[in-house]
Amino acid sequence: MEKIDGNKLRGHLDAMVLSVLDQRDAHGFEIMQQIEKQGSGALHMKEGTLYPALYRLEEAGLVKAQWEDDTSSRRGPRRRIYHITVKGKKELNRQRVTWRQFVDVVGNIVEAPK
Amino acid sequence: MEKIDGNKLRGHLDAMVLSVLDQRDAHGFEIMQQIEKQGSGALHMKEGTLYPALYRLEEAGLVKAQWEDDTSSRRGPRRRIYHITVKGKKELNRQRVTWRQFVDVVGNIVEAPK
DNA sequence: CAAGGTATTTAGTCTGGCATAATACCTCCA
DNA sequence: TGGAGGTATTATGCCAGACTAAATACCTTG
Repeated sequence: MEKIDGNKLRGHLDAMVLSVLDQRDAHGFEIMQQIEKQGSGALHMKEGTLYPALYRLEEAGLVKAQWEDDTSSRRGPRRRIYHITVKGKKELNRQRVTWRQFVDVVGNIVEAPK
Repeated sequence: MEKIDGNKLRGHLDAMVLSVLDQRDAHGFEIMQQIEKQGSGALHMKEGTLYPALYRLEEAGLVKAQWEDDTSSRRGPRRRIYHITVKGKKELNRQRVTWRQFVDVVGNIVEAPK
């Protein structure tokens, strides 16, 4: 499947991240993989895109992050586990409404018959 | 109805303009009005957005423009009438496929149940 | 001739997704 | 013992394109 142009994702990424975190807590790398996976191969989320988005969401109080207790003998560096807040859930609900409206309105124009 | 954030429109505007022109030839101002109208009031297309987009489309050979013969006694300045080209129609078809894919893929993530 | 709706052009700003690279941690294996 | 490779985060700077804003111009009406 063809990759979706990044420009088209502008403004929709926050909703995607919140939705993934609404399913379960996750660290950055995991969110990236989850989005790629659920995106049927049409999305290629990169670090430079995801992490700044997470910082924005944290700044806005929509998610909280905490460093994982690194007692385990997992390989790799410590991870920041992200968790959606109550405020974040409310925002996600709003974003979902907005998403449906967007699809409706833009779809109505793009798909307009002659 | 709440206005859709301009960021969300990035990358989708060309398809909207082409689709409007696929319905009938129109001048810039008319396209703006048409999009606002078909957008159920949720879109507020402004000149600074539309005209540069039209120049890009013309540059790319997707639309052709010609100055209206101003024989009539209409009020206002001369208008540039835009017309979709064969290349533009092909592009519109591609964009429609892309649009459906976008809605599918992003919707699948944004609307994902817990 | 000023006011107001129509129509286009242009200049400049800003958001946010992208590419790239640096850093670091851990395991495995030569 | 060190380098290859997968995991994970941080930081820098680029750039497309939608936005705001204002200038210009045309025609009608009061």
